[in-house]
Amino acid sequence: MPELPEVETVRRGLAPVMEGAVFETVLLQRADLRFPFPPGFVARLEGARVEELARRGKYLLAALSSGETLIMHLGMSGRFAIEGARPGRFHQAIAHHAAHDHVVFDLVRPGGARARVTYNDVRRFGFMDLARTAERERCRHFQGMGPEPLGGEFTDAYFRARLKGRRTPVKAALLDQRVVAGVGNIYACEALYRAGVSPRRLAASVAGLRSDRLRAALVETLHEAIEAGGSTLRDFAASDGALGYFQHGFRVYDRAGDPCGRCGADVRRIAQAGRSTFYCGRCQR
DNA sequence: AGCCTGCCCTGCGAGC
DNA sequence: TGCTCGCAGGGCAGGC
Repeated sequence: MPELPEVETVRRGLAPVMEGAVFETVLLQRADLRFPFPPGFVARLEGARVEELARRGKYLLAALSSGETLIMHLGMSGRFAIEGARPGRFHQAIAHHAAHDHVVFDLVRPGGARARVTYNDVRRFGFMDLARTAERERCRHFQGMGPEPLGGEFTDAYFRARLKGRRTPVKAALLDQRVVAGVGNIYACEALYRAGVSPRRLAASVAGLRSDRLRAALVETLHEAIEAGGSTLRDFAASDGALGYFQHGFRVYDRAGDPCGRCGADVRRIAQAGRSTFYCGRCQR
């Protein structure tokens, strides 16, 4: 699931619990997720304090007092659950874990309150890594990664330049993390729909004002999704502390056969580069 | 270099 | 009811 808006929502949910807290105990239920945990993973975390919880693209970054950063990627099915954010809900003594709970962080908050953050990942496409904070932008995960779509570097001029000359469908360009960070299949579809641009159009032919329109549509789509995530977060935090999935009103994603909200034509599903694309063949040109 | 396919893993819903 | 098949929001290796 997690594209930029979902990862940002997870970050906002975890930050109040993790920032300022110290890793007291880290429990790994297995030696790897998608990749092996790095050498000494547990020892390098235990005793370190989380200075800041940030996000880059679809990655969560916990900057630690040790000078390292804990890098976390949720893959397709990764999620976090929080226990003990409020008094009286946390009982460390009983270590019963749900299926696919792979990592358990037991944290001590400033003032001594404890909290537990559990990482669950059914498909294990997620992973965790450690890098020196000073060099983390140059580590293998972020080498060559494009700008944040909601940051100042993602300008009309930049986007025009990156689409120029590309002989690939524009949807593939949106999914390419080197062009822009954090966009996945859902929001690529939604942004193209919002902009009225066909996903099948070659990136090179998305130029000038059409490129600007797509860039603006992408930014608006992501902003709206983050806002929707924020409201979902309040609901989740009020119930069981689970963070991760949320769905809100997609206009075309997973709506094949439904009428387009603008023109009434059927939303279509096609395959591009091995994954589903949803779009309106009448309004998107 | 750029682009495409296949693969990692488990669960679920559709169809028979 | 129970089986099989296809598909799932990500990223990477390996091929052309």
